[in-house]
Amino acid sequence: MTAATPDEGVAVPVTIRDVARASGVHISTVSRTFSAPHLVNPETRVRVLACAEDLGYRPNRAARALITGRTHNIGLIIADIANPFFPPLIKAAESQARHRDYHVFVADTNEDPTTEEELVHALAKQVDGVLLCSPRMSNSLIEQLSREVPLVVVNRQVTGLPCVLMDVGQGARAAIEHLIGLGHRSIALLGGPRSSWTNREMRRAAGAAARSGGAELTLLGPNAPTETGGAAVAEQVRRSGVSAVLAYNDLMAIGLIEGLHALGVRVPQEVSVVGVDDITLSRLTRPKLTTVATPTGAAGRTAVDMLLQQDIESPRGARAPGAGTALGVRRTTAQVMLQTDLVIRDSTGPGPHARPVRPLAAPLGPDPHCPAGPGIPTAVTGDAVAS
Amino acid sequence: MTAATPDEGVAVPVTIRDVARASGVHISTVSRTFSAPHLVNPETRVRVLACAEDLGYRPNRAARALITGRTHNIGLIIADIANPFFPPLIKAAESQARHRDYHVFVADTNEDPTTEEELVHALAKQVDGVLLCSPRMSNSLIEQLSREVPLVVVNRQVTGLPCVLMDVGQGARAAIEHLIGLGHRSIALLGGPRSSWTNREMRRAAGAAARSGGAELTLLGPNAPTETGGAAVAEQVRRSGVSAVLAYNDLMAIGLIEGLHALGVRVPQEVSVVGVDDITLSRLTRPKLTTVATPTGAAGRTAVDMLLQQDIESPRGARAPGAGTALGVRRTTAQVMLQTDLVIRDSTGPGPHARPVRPLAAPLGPDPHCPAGPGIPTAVTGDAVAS
DNA sequence: TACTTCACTGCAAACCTTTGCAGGATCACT
DNA sequence: AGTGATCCTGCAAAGGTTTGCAGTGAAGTA
Repeated sequence: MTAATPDEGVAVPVTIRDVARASGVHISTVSRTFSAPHLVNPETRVRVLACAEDLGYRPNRAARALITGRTHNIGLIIADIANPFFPPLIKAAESQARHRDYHVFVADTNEDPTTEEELVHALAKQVDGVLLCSPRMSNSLIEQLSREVPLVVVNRQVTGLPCVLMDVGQGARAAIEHLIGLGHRSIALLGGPRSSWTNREMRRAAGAAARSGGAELTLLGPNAPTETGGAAVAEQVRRSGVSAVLAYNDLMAIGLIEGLHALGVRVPQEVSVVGVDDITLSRLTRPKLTTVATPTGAAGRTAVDMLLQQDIESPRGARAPGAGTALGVRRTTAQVMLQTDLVIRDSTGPGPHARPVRPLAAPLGPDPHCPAGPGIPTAVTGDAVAS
Repeated sequence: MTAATPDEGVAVPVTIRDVARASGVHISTVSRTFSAPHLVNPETRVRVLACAEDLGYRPNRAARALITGRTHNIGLIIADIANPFFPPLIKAAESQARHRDYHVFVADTNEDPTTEEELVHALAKQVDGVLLCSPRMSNSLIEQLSREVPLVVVNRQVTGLPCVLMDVGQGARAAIEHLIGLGHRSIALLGGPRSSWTNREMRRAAGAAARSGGAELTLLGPNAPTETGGAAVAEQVRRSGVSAVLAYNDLMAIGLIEGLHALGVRVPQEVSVVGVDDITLSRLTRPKLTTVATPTGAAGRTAVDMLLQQDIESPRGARAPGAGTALGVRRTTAQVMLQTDLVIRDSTGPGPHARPVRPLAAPLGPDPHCPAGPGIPTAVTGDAVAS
């Protein structure tokens, strides 16, 4: 049946030519059967498809890429795969890409801008585009690289480039308002990496929300966006005398809670803590973490879509016969902002200025494991909102 | 300097021909400069390299793949990227591959055997080999697929195929012995997916260890290898009356602890829990999890090495002019077993039969957050031990 | 019938690189 | 000077596919 001798270790490569021979047509007809089915007679088509199936033919993507200029691969550059924020994004992007018949190269930069740049270069020629997730490079470098290969940037705003953003500003505002509503007036913001767009955005929004709510916001940072980074500032948080903290991300928040716990500071009784990301972990720690849920899966899907859409417009390299440049709209520079949602769990509680409106607020016994917090988890929506 | 007009959005593809023209040599010389530098005059070489650098030339891997038959890509098929067990493996594999000038396609199967098979098929022609991590397919299917594309299997034993295994048997034994040493005589084993090699291996080793230690082992399962799966059996665990549990993995262990906590059962005072994997998370929960550390990073690296080594032997498809089959040793079928280590943290404590040798064992106050457990984390070794 | 249209298929060039072979130059040695 | 070896380079075929163009036959129109 197949061309391979049954017990041979290595499969014999079956090409378009074998299929053509088997089905008695020219190779170009076979080619069209796959890449332009409407151009071939239905009868012929089924015959060719049958032969192809029979022989186990699969188009050689390298050969196809060579002539079409499209590899059907996309690159996904991630700051740190081990950071639980990213796997859902990777998973969603991979799945979305696969449905569009694309494959995803995943590469990890270890949070290093230089590695990041090298990776884009290395990937440039063998992918149709690259997704840059939480890049640490400078804006100008990103722009420069975007001339080498189509880019979509996630978690960062680069003018002139398609970006997928999560509205952490809104999330930070909601978090601060939530804390103020609980009676906190002195709040700290644990900053993340300096070069992070998210970081700036949070600072801006949290600052505004605090001002308009009559609370004081203390900035602590920058810090490493990890559990260790969070634990390291616990002492500083205690000294600062704040009653609530908004952390750059969940890992830091969890680290901070650990650190505070080691110092004998109870969460949320003495200090409330809010994280960002809603990683799986945040549901598993004790107390369960109040956090700003970011739609990472939606971000991955959206980014893939934007990349592919942009690719479709410029079918090949610059080999248009006429003026190479005048191809009309070359890049869609749309920026998509995804909604975030505050998920209230157990790491936030009443602050010093809480109005004892209702006599509820059970004084929270010595066991912090079963706090009677409000705990109304808002649904996480990941709908894209084009801006 | 470069051939691209500066403000053009799309980079002009610069080929080997451009470099040849610029440096005044034939394209074959340029080719050799990159793929066989020792065959070209040093002077010529530097000139060519300079021109290439100048023009920003990068070899077209599709064209190269077309003629050499090697794509310099490898596929990495993962049961569930979101499972924190995998990211360190992915990270290590990607890094190792990159150092060998390979790129890694990552694909997620959602624990579905059918998707798994499809992915291998889809990847077969565009990679030089595939890493199968914790596959859920049948052995026979895996063997069959291995005829289509070189395979390395991780976390599973398939005769005739190169495998990277982690010695969970030894880990399970150590865990059971640890528990018996603490005075537990009635222990439950929370099983994972039925088709999992790890699962069978653990059952075998744990059973043997329990027998020889005079303890009774209750099997509970199979269960989903997730936090939810663990939480779901909490009630069952309580009813079974065991004083200690060894879970299939950390996620299940953590879920179980949560579930027990919800039932008012304290860990480790009433029930000790041991996990497997030592995911980052296990250090962050309270109580911190005692677990069998598996060298996932080493597994990723080793798997890549084994795949590449195997690839090197059979340089192309079966197109040797003579007898296609008699190519000598075709596949190395080495199986590598990596060591595991028991990391003792806070989720295990004295059992009903504990000998109060020393009066230590501080009666563990109402606050389970600061248990004075033994907590001597063994170093995680990831040395490969060929079998 | 003659002509046009249409649907389908074949032909051959092109994509970019690698590589076996052969030619040319240089050099050492006899 | 002749011989052979060595080193470097050029030539050209090959790899699997796509695609513009041309050709075929049949159907439709005048």
